[in-house]
Amino acid sequence: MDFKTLLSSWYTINARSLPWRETSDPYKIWVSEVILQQTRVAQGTAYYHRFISKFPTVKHLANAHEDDVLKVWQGLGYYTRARNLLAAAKYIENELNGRFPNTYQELLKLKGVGQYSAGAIASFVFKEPVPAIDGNVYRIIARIFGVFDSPYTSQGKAVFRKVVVELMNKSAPDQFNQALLDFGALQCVPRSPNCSICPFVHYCYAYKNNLVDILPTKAKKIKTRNRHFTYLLIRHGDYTFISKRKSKDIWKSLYEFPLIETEKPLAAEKLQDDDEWKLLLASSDPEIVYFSPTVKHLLSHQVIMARFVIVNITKTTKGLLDRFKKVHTSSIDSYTIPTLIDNFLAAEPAEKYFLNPPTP
DNA sequence: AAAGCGGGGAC
DNA sequence: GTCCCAGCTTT
Repeated sequence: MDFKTLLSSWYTINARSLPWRETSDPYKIWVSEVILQQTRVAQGTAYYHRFISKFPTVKHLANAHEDDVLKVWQGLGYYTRARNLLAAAKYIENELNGRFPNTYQELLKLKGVGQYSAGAIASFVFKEPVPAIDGNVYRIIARIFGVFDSPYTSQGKAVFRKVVVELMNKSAPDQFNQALLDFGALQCVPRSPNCSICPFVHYCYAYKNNLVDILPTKAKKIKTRNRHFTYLLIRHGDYTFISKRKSKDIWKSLYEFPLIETEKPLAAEKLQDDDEWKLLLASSDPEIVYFSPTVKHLLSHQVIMARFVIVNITKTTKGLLDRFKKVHTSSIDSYTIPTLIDNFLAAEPAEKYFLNPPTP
């Protein structure tokens, strides 16, 4: 039997039941694909339900505010995805008169939709015979057919694409592409796959040559950057101060407390010597009520060493008012904040000293 | 071509 | 700790 026939037989028995497979609405499929970029199904599913519930159609999304879209996205990461979804929804409503793009080439014009996602939407919804090649597919093809090219270079990608196009069942591209994804997620998994029950075991190049752990060729290790954050959780009566991250950096468009970033850890004794501290708080009559231990927050390519300082002040300052938004402490919940901050606010010290401090 | 962008789960 | 997830955009 040929590849697509064996794959189809496997899929008939093993297909996953996923919420976005219950619909043929291109909008919902699109949302699911963007949510699932570099994100496991198990992590993305709850976000999919919430997103669709909050923004049921492309029109609802196009009319939304960026902060509301980001709030639904809070905790999922890669926040540019949410901003791109909104921008693309506006583009569909305003430039395309609400008509959802229905070809691979037109889908590619949506912000945040690249080759994989365009292929997925085009094939799943519009049955266009184009491949949808993600990490699962690179792994399957590299192993079964012994492709040593790197999935991380454009030349390598082209090799995989050619192989998949030739293998493809062009009369059922939706089933074929979905079957590959499930096969990669369930059977041909990254580590220690159970090859004894694999339908391709007899002609899998990697299995025969004991290269299952070698293929696909691995990505280069990324070097991580260490950063030191000190967040100032200021209490001025029932108010605190926050700002929206604007620069091209992590957490763009999310809110955070006043931040002192230093090259090295900022010692508690040195805090009040820091220029930024002086600028914001010197004339505020500050009283430090809590200084947290260091929290290590891991990102793909950065290690954030963070501390949280809870400070009571009796007077506001020009430095604070110029650069920060004064908000009710109890309203922090309505802003989109990084998981690092969310975690701290959910812990006991924040509850005790910041959110519900003792009333004097 | 390479770097930047989150967070979490499995081992 | 390491790997990598239904990747994309910018440099």
